[in-house]
Amino acid sequence: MVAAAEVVHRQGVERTTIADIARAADVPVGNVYYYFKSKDELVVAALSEHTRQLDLLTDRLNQLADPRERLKGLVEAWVSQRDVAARYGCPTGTLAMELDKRDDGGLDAEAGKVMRLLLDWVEQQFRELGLPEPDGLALTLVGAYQGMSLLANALREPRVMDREGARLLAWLDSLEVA
Amino acid sequence: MVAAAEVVHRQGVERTTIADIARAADVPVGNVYYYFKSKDELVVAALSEHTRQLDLLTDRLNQLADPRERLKGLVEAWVSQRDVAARYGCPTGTLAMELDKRDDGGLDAEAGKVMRLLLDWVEQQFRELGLPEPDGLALTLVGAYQGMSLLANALREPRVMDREGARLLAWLDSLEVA
DNA sequence: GTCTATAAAAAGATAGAC
DNA sequence: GTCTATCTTTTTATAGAC
Repeated sequence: MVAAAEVVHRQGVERTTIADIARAADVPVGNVYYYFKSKDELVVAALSEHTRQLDLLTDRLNQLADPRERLKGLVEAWVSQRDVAARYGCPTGTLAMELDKRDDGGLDAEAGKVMRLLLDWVEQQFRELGLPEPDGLALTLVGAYQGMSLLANALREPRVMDREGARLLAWLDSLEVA
Repeated sequence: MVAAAEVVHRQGVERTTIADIARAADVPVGNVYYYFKSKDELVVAALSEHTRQLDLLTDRLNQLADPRERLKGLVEAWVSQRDVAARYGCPTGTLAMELDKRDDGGLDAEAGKVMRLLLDWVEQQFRELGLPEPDGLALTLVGAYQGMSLLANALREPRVMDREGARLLAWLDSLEVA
């Protein structure tokens, strides 16, 4: 399953065939359909895998006492993934974009939920810092991450992540608590 | 051709069949292959269409005397497209993401070039304003646009574009010239 | 140049042996 | 539960009449 999520991230949903998944998991094609009734079910599973990864990260960051340090830890986690982001984009962002193009019944909304999960966690940190409009700040921070990932990917330039990451860290430090 | 680019934007490259294009242009399928040797050629043409649209916009903005006003005009143009952005994402950004997933010979690099075109124009405006690190500022502005488009799309929430657009306008106003 | 019909390939899905 | 073989559908692409 972890392997499947990685292949989907690399190749995209539409270009990933069941045969690709089978090869990655080192099982025959027919076997895949024993675990997943359809390709759509497999995509849902890949999405769950991203949710799980996000939960692991936020659980780890929640150990930190200062909300500001949690947010800075988040940015550092993003930057540490600069090479994979430059090569394949943000996993959640690329998946959300692709699922949006599908006319299947509500699978696209599922991707939005993962993004919401991230936004909500970030908003909570800003709220704990006592800053005004924590939801707006969350949009700005997560939006900046999605944007820098896309640019790093389009330009094939991992350093975009370093540069924008440093700017975000400085920005977080500059915010005055109430 | 304009119709083709729109369909590709709405459905994505992979999910757009030649039949879809033919229907949009109101011609039979076989006809499409008279104008484009392959689907890849058609994608290249769609990309050129985006470049053309970008040229039209920057030409118009170049009429403005003040570089800062040009940049604000750019942001306003983005926000004015909020509904289409919330529904289908930024045309250039979504296309760049999708083409990146393909292993075709260098088609993905073409998408990067369109993004570069936009970044270069924005950087030039910051440069004319006499601001330090105009390339970094361009990354921040264009990245913010890509990010807000992706979030508006993932959340199906056009108001994200209004909110972040207003923030970007205020940011542009706040930058002190040398 | 335009259209219809059809070939060729790829991918999703299933049947059934083991 | 696992694997092979195969069916079905979809889509790209072409051949050839008009």
